[in-house]
Amino acid sequence: MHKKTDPTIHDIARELNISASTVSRALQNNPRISFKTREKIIALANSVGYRPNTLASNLRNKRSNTIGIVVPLINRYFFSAVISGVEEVAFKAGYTVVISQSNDLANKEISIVHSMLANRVDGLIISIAMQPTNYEHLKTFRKKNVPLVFFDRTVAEIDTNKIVVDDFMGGFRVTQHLIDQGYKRIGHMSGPQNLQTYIDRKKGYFEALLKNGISYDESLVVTNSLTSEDGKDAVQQLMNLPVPPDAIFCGNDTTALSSMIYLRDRGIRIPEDFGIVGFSNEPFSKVVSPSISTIAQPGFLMGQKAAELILQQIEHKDRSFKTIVLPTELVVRESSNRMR
Amino acid sequence: MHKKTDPTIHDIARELNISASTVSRALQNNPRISFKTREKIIALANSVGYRPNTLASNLRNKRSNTIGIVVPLINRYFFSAVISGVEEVAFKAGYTVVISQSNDLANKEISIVHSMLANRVDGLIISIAMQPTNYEHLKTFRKKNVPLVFFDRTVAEIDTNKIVVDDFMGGFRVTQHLIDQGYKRIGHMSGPQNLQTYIDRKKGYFEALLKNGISYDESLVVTNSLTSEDGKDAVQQLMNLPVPPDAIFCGNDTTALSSMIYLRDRGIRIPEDFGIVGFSNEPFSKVVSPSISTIAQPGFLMGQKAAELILQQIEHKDRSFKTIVLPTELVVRESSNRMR
DNA sequence: TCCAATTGCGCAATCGATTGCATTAATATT
DNA sequence: AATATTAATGCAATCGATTGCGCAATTGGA
Repeated sequence: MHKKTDPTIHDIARELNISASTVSRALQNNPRISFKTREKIIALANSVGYRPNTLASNLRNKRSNTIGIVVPLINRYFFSAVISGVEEVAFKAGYTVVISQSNDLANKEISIVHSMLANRVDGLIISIAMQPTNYEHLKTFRKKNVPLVFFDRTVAEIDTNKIVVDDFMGGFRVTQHLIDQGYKRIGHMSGPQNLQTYIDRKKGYFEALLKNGISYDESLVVTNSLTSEDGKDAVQQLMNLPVPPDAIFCGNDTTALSSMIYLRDRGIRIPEDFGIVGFSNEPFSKVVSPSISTIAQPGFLMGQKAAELILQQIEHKDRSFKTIVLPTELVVRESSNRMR
Repeated sequence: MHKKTDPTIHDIARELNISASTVSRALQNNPRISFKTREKIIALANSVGYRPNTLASNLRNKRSNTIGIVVPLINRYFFSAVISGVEEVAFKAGYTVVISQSNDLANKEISIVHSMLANRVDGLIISIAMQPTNYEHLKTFRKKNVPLVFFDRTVAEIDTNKIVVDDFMGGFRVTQHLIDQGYKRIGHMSGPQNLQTYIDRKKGYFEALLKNGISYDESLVVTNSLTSEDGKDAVQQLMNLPVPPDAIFCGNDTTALSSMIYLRDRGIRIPEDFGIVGFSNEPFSKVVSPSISTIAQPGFLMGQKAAELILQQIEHKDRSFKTIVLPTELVVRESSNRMR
């Protein structure tokens, strides 16, 4: 009942009374093998259902034809869009994609990265976990000269290819937009400050205030982990200020939504009394009511670019590292649009 | 500048003047190696940063410690939840997960499955593409005796482990609920009829009508691909009937939403004039307004179960195939709730 | 016709880890 | 002290595909 083991090139060689080398070369269309022999070999290979053992091949060739990707959470629109993009490009180039999620836990990330290393991935694409760490595991990657690409959440102290969105301009545009809509006291909810993305969004916020001659009020800026709960708590805190804000730029759409619900439940009209803008353009931001203005990040494109970069590094051993900054786009929806 | 190659057990052996076999055994905590030798070996391994080459190990052991998962689209809440579940269980068991998406294209699915086979995955977890095919590629998997688990979208003619949600009861509950809410003419929008899930949901719909003595009206049932566009078109068609429906059970949340928007734009009040229920409990269904009633499918749990099943098959070579049916839950929200 | 060039293919080592069996060293038994 | 056990380690083959080098056969040229 139990199937015999898969046929190998040796089985084919024996059957045809030739050597395994010849079979191997024939299957690779090596011109050193005559047309006749090659045809015979291919015919037999097909008829016995031969499938090359990539494990053996990869061992010999010292490569796995695999690229690893690590994200904080697979089950998040932006990240799964990136994965989709990576997967598309990699698949077309004949690579397999191994995916893992860190759950934003440093320890799991370390464990995953080591496992990928042991599996000899040809390259790694990663967006680091929120939980801070010393990044030794990623430095190991660089030391071993295994191609490494950061996307979205990067590590400044590691020199390699990086792809980010223009968080600074994103933050700037959001803030300028709120100012243009006539909001006077604009607050900001930022995320963990060990992540450059959140720092840059905040910088953009400050820059816009500065450009418009608006003085900076420390009490209007809060920092948390940007969960739904955090959003509610933060906006509650802000509204209890002696002079509360009349608009807020939230670090992501999740907090924008929870803030909006909190305010609406207290009879505050959006966008008439209060403006809200999120970040990331999660699918729900478009369909909630009022719909949420936000910054669109090109996740799928980012994945494609990341895959292209890593393939270049793998195949041409490109030694020059660049940082690609993808443009962000302000999507104005109802939650901040009171001027029309 | 270029780093020398990774250290192997042979390098360690040479350094300590012992054989590679001893090193290998020591690193596996084989009791045949003395405590002293083992300590020495482990110490050196750590200091030179030794990482076993899983490719070599897997080749020798004829297994890859990898399980493959194929979904129609990574970037879809339900599927990414399943992946998340699989990943969690697999990771804990020391397995790596390789993910690929078919984009609902039969050809891509075939190509992926062959690639997984060539990569010698220890098992495959798959939800098949919408586009119909003959499933030869999956039969090959069975023939080679490689563990295979279907989830959500299964293939009836292939005998193996399967995990599905109780689509029939889901469809039944939705319909009964609409009846209980006093809706009189309930339509149904179904998906591709080569997928059992959609057939079962429809069966549940019929059963509920039957149980309540409501006669079956063929014109109230439409079939399409359940895209957003399809939803709009279908509901438009239904509303043009001589006697239009006053409620609809949509095959997924996407069409429920697009239907809702279409109707709302025409001044039809939901749920007062018209009831809508979707399927899958996509995140947006909870936050849109009115929020959409739907059927919750336990995606994460399904992934965990799938991983457990495949691990059992891989490790215990379990020969008995079962079909696990996970319960569905009706989530009543605003779009169908006019009775309270 | 004879030597050179070209073509077609095989030998054997290699990638790195694993493991059955053999061998040596250490300890126990009488 | 001599033999029997037991413990600790080494040898060499193996997993399946790849490839540098060499050899034989065929073809070409003078």
